[in-house]
Amino acid sequence: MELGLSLGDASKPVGFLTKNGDSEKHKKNGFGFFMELGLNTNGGNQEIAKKSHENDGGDDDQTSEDTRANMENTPIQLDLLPRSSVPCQTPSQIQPRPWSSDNGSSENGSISGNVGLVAVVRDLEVNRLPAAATEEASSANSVGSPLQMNFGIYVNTGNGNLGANDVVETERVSSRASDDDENCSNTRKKLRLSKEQAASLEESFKEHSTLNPKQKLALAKQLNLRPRQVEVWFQNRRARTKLKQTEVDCEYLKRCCETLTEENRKLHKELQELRVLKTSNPFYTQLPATTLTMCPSCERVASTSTAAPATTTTASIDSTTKPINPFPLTRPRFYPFSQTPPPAHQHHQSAAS
DNA sequence: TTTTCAATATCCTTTACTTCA
DNA sequence: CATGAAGTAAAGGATATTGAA
Repeated sequence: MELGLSLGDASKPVGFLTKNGDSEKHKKNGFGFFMELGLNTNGGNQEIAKKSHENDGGDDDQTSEDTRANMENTPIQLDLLPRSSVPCQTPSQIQPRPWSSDNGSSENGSISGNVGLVAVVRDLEVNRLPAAATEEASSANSVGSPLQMNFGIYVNTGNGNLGANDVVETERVSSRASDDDENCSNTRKKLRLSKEQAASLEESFKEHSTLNPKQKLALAKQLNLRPRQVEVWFQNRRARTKLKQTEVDCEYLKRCCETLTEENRKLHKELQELRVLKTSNPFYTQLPATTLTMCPSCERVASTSTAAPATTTTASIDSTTKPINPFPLTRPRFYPFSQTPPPAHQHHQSAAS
């Protein structure tokens, strides 16, 4: 049995539920919400289950997979009433829906009203039940009741068909939402990874900063995490590494700037002294000209006096000033794993020896 | 061979939660 | 105890890549 939900005018007929009727138009219009109910028979939407399994590694949400398993095609119209804005409701606080049984519990053949979803899609928000109620519903599905339910949001990807990508979107929404199963409706629960888990992830990150799907699955299984968690951890870890590198780069550029400023200051001072010298000493102009050359390899400046013997010395008008190259070829690198940096550039030292 | 498109992976930004000083 | 900062898990959108039609 398939249940369709129109997000538009509730007074309009649910003709889009028909297999080849307006439903296609709705799907072509962009996105929508569907809710499927099915009796626990052998029929069903195996394709969706299969796809979701492949997409998420298969370990994500057994309940959602179970509920997806069997569907029937008899349409039922449901009114989805807007939930109050109270962010967190306990099951007892949730008002029974018109279709719910009187005691709010699920019974064979009846539709439980305490089932909802929270998923924000664009500006659409539908309700989602706190964990207890969700578990109640899922347990009813898996144990006590043959009634199966499937929720999802389909997003048209533009080809006019509710294809595989749309199903993936559906799964993604439910997958991410499944993290909140143990929490109140609108708040996501943030789980702290244990030290062992973090250490294992760190170890793995040392070996490779990205994971292929196989590695992801293996690691998730080993650490008893969902593949998505492993994936997110690696994303955040890469971001942290990049941030560290940015900080190192920033610090390096800052030092370069300071060095250049200091060098500039010294040169200005030197120029002032030379000007004073020039005015006070007329023989100053007879000093030999000096050309500056730069070593292309290490980018150090060397001066060669045309009148002086053919010796190359490091550029310095003031002999006490050491040559400073604020931009060596190798910029500092953040080594996250205590790696030893490559040996420093030795061009000049080795050339001089 | 080129183009188009869907599927997938990764990156980036932001949010929300936790911990600690 | 309250509070702000720092760290980080997670959400969601943007973008890049890849393979098939």
